[in-house]
Amino acid sequence: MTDHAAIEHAAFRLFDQQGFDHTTMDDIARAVGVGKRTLFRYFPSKNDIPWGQFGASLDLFRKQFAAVPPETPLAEAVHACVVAFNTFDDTVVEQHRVRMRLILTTPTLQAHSAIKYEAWRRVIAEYVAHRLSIGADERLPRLIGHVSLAISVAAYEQWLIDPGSSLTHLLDQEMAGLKAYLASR
Amino acid sequence: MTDHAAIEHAAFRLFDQQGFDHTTMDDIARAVGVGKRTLFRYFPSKNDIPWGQFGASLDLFRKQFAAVPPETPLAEAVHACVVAFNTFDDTVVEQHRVRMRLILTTPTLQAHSAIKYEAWRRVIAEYVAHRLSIGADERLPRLIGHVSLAISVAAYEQWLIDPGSSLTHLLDQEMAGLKAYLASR
DNA sequence: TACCTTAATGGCACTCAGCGCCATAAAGGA
DNA sequence: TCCTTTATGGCGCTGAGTGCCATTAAGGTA
Repeated sequence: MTDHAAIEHAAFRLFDQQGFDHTTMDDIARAVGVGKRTLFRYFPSKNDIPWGQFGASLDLFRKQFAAVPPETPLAEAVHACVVAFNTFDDTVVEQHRVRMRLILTTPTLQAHSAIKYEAWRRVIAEYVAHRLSIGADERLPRLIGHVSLAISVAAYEQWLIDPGSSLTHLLDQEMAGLKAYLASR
Repeated sequence: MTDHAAIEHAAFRLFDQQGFDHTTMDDIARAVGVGKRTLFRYFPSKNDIPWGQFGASLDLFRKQFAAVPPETPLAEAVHACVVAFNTFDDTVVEQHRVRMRLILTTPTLQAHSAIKYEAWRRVIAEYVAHRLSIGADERLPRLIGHVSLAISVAAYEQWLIDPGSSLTHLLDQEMAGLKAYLASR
């Protein structure tokens, strides 16, 4: 009766109690009541556990883009989808904050994030490429993926600092801050 | 008579021959003619070997910023220093390309890059913070660090694709591409 | 009911990064 | 010559991650 949610739950409890680095896969396996070998069948690595079902949320991300009217200005479309991607129900927003705090404050996980971010950037690059009728490996699609990520991570960092802040509002603010910065003389 | 350069040289040869993941620290130690334990005294981890003396180059990066006239527009100053940081002599540019290709195409190293990038972003954040008379942990300094990194990585990716391209020219192009993207309606 | 197939499980042994500890050798200074 | 510092590297350990294989549960068929 093992499933991802049960593993995640037990793991997050241990990460909170002992810290990520001081929690072994054997610890988690024991807490879930399962063999270590089984854990590695549900999550390809220890670093993937905090990310939960990130791959599934990328599918939703793609659907957001698919639903954008084609006449929407490109930058506006991308920003709106990034905001939508980071919009969470009140019932899960605190759990999301715990998850992201763990990921963004644990060096091991910050490093692993690069792999996850790459897939996220790819979704954006593919949309931009589609809109411009070019390949997703072209210069501009990749650039927009990188810059959108930069804005998002900056917003997340601020979100973790200000407990009362709104993530979507912060995304707007970071975007506005970037525009002002580039326009400044 | 062991030094960083000798280790790097032997390691790069092996990485080229066998791939990064299939080269063990024991392999490198044997090639250098030194104990594995000694390798870990020169480089804190296997992942740090491809980065060479990155920390030292960050000191130069800081000096670039210190030499900028205070009346230079902020965005212009940052971009100029990023370009300067990525300006290499013709005699070392090909070695730099090998290094960056390894880092940017090996998943293990892409992940580790996050740690290195953080220190690089910090240099930018500190300069922006200084110019604005605020803290380096404030929103805008961190944002500019992230966005500058996004532009740089995008330029590097393109640089690896186009063998004849100029890295500094690509940095200008990515910056121009971003401005055009954000200004588009 | 007996039989067969398939998927999930988990134990075992192995590789490799990385660290703590300690012994040794070389170098340099008084 | 003695003492101290520094570089070295061996040894053994922890922990992530993998391949292999045996066991068990589940589901379908004759």
